[in-house]
Amino acid sequence: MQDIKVRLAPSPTGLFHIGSARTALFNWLVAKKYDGKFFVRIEDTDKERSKDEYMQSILDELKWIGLDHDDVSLQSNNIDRHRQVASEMLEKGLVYKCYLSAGEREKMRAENMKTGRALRSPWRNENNGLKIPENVEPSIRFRVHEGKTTLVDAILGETTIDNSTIEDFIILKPNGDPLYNFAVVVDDHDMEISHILRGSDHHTNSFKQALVYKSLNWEIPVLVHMPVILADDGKKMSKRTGGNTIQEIREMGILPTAFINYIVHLGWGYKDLEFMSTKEMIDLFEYTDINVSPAHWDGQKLLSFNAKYITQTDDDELVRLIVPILQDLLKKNSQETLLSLDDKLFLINIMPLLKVRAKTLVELANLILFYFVKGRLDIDEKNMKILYKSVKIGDTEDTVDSQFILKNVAEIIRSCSVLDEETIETKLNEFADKNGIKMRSISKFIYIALTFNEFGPPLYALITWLGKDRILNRITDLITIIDGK
RNA sequence: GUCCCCAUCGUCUAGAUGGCCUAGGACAUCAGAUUCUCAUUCUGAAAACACGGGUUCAAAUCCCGUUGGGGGCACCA
Repeated sequence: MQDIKVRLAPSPTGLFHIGSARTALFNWLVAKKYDGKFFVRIEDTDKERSKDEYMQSILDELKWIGLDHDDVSLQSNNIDRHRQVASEMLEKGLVYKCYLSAGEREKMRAENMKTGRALRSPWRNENNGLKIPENVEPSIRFRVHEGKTTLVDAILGETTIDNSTIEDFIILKPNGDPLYNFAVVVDDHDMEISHILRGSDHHTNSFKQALVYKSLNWEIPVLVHMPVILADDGKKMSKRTGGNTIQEIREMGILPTAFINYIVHLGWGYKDLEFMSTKEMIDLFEYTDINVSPAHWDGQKLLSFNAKYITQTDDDELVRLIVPILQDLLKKNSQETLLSLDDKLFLINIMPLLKVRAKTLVELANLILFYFVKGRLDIDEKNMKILYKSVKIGDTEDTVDSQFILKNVAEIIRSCSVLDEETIETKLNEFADKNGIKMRSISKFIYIALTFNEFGPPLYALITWLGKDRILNRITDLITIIDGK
């Protein structure tokens, strides 16, 4: 097989998003599988919309999802080369100078809409009888000839369109800046790109590009147009629709491995295999196996992948990942943000009890936030209501209230000489039996007192973590809150 | 509007050369079991070949049409 060279060619006009990430992944897989090269070429020729911060986002997020590349280049560095090729094309008559004004252009396009034919500038003919306007620089348009153009695509197969539907597209703006359909061809050719994997939203562009390749007698790389990813509303996911940047994915607390594993299945699958390592992906992936039809984004499934990956991640690694999140949460709650070495060791110890309960790293951090809080966290309305519901005693009509239970629990905790799980379990159950109250009726109040939520990590373990003083403080604190209402 | 593409459970998908498909897996949903809460885990249920014509002994798989969906149609990429 020839040398495999693939590239990701994002424009730095927005934060790196899901669609680009999958394109990057599929390109990367091809490069790795065939021991080829994976290039990143930032398509920054649109100076108006390109921003450095977006370029940084592309590079940062690629790193975060673990896709290493061989080289990064800026398309704007090749502008001289683009102009040179353009002038050669001008000499050969492949392109022409067009002085069409914006108004004239729009008018023509409106008419073309009706006939279904694409724009042909009057300036394409030498003897047009038109007078070159003064002080106006021309744009350079590609001369599309009559006929049909056929594209061979690894996924879409052979497609043909009539050239009358391809307009005489501009390759160079009046200021000399190259435009996408031209620059991309020159750069891909110069970089000896062997395979172009990109979203099928580029499919019709490929016809224009094919014309450029042919006019220059250049070889067209293998085209691989993968299906677009559709959002919940069934429309294409794009930078414009929002809510789908990798930054957001990362900030949600999604693991990059889980993310990659999820998106590899957007348009591709291997038998019944759901979870696979990147090594397996590289082995099993074939770009010819990519599906034709578009895939819908399913955030729920991403979450389930993430939950699975969290349970499989080492405890110390998870602690490393949630510490910054935890510090952030503490800061938001006006708490001290410093976590000691002991705190971290403690987290590693209890992580097995925590990680099965979280779908994201943020959820994971929130699960243990109560432990690091000095005073207390806000108790939401739903949980406040629980505190005011009386509890039935056995089969009788008699009831007790939350204060009664909390006061007794406090007494029990105080009376324990040692706080170990067994003692707590025995004593709490004794109390429950004696009063004819279900254990759950007791535990929900303890949870609210200690974790500020109606549920949490296993109760008896939880009590041993917090220790006598903090438990008693939190219970008495909660009782005052109840009394105060 | 026009050009191009597509069509398997709600969603992601498996389904080479038509027979092994009374269509498999996963997420979500529902029910049950396990469990000190919440989870996890386990078991089970419901859930799809868009429709209509062909071709064939045989079609989810091939052909045509209809309908539906998506993408493109820039001095953006």
